[in-house]
Amino acid sequence: MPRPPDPAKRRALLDRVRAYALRNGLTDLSLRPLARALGTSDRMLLYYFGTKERMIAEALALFERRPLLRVRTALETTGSPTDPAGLRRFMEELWRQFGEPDVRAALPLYLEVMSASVLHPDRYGPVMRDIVTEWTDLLTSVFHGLGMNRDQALTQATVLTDACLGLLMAPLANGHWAQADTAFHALLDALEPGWRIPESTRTSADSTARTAN
Amino acid sequence: MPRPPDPAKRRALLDRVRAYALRNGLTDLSLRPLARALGTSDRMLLYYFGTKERMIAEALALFERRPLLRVRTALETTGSPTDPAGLRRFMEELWRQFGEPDVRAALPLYLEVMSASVLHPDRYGPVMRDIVTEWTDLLTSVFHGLGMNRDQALTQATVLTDACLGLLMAPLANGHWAQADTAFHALLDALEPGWRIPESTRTSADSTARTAN
DNA sequence: CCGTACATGTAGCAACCGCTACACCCAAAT
DNA sequence: ATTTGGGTGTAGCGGTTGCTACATGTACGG
Repeated sequence: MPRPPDPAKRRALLDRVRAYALRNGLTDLSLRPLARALGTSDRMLLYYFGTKERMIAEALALFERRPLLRVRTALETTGSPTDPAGLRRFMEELWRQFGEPDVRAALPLYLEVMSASVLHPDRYGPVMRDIVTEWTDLLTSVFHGLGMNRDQALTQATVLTDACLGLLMAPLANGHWAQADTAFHALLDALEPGWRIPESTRTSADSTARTAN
Repeated sequence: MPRPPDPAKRRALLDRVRAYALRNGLTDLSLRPLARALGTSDRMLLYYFGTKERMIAEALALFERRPLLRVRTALETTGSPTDPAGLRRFMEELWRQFGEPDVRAALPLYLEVMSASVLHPDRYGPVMRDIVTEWTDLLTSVFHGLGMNRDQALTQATVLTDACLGLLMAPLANGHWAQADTAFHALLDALEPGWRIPESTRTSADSTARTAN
């Protein structure tokens, strides 16, 4: 099965595969119903992608190429977070994007990949690990830019990343999106004061007469 | 398939089924390999449980009957949380229990059930929803006992529950347990001040001249 | 000593799985 | 006019799935 030279149809087909996986999940996905829903045959899917596993891998890679969240847009609208208030605006913009129907509809698939990554680390392990690591790294550099040292920045970034992960996963279980939304802002209320003071190495009593506002 | 009257063997078999599911997951679980690993035949599993679905349901119900976390023990060792410090001790005891090998080994299964509950809400939906709701309710009543009103208590409980959920799930993806451990305590550092003040209705500009230290 | 009920092994069913062999269509190149 | 090669349909392979029919073993009460 050499790679057939038709990138256009291949890409179009892959897009529809991605959409199908988004609606129907990965675990119950089988070639024949998928092909039927796409108006083709399983034969064609294998002709284009060679293997079910490769097809799924390419469909998932499509998410990396065109990510769910538009971080660039968030950075443009809120500005690069150089202070706690900016970081908060940045996070709130990201959370708003998570509330969009398209993004929210993709969350079950991410949960599924996360579950699969534990069961089959060789196949799906890197996918989820890269996502978590990517966000943690991004936020770590942001906190580092706010004046924290590496360890403090990593810790704060982990708190923020993992807490948001939980706030996104829990509503998938109980459906309480509004409750999670309120909790998200309450979380920011609680965390933001901890972002304000770099306290490089706390030299005993620093009076912090920083009257910023 | 009338219920066979042998509760002893049935229970013993079910225990081993639970252990197998704990090690090998639910999605790839099929009767014949399971029976082979247990030294029986698929015929016997169906004889005792009638159906694969019922067998899995009973194995999962075993977790509800004998829960992972010993909340009673936590309440005894740390005391019922009647103040923020007590709540913090309670949460730290629970987190310590989550670090135990047995409990940690069960987390992938919970992640799997959580993923399955989105895909098959009729079958697995209530399981995960009940777990999240149970913790949220418990913590809501705790926060209510701390002086918050219902809404505030619910919000704080959601923050705590969901954030801890994320802190437990993320290491399953990237393996950074120690990092999550540090982040958990940092999260408590950030949240605990918010537990101290009931602040019934926040009156706009609060100067927060709180000179705690 | 036998009958009956619980327990278990063997064989197999129908459906589905990923995947492949093979023939065919048709447009473009030779 | 014929060859070539990308696209496609059909049929089927070997395997696994949950589940069942049937026969047999075994232990115990009559």
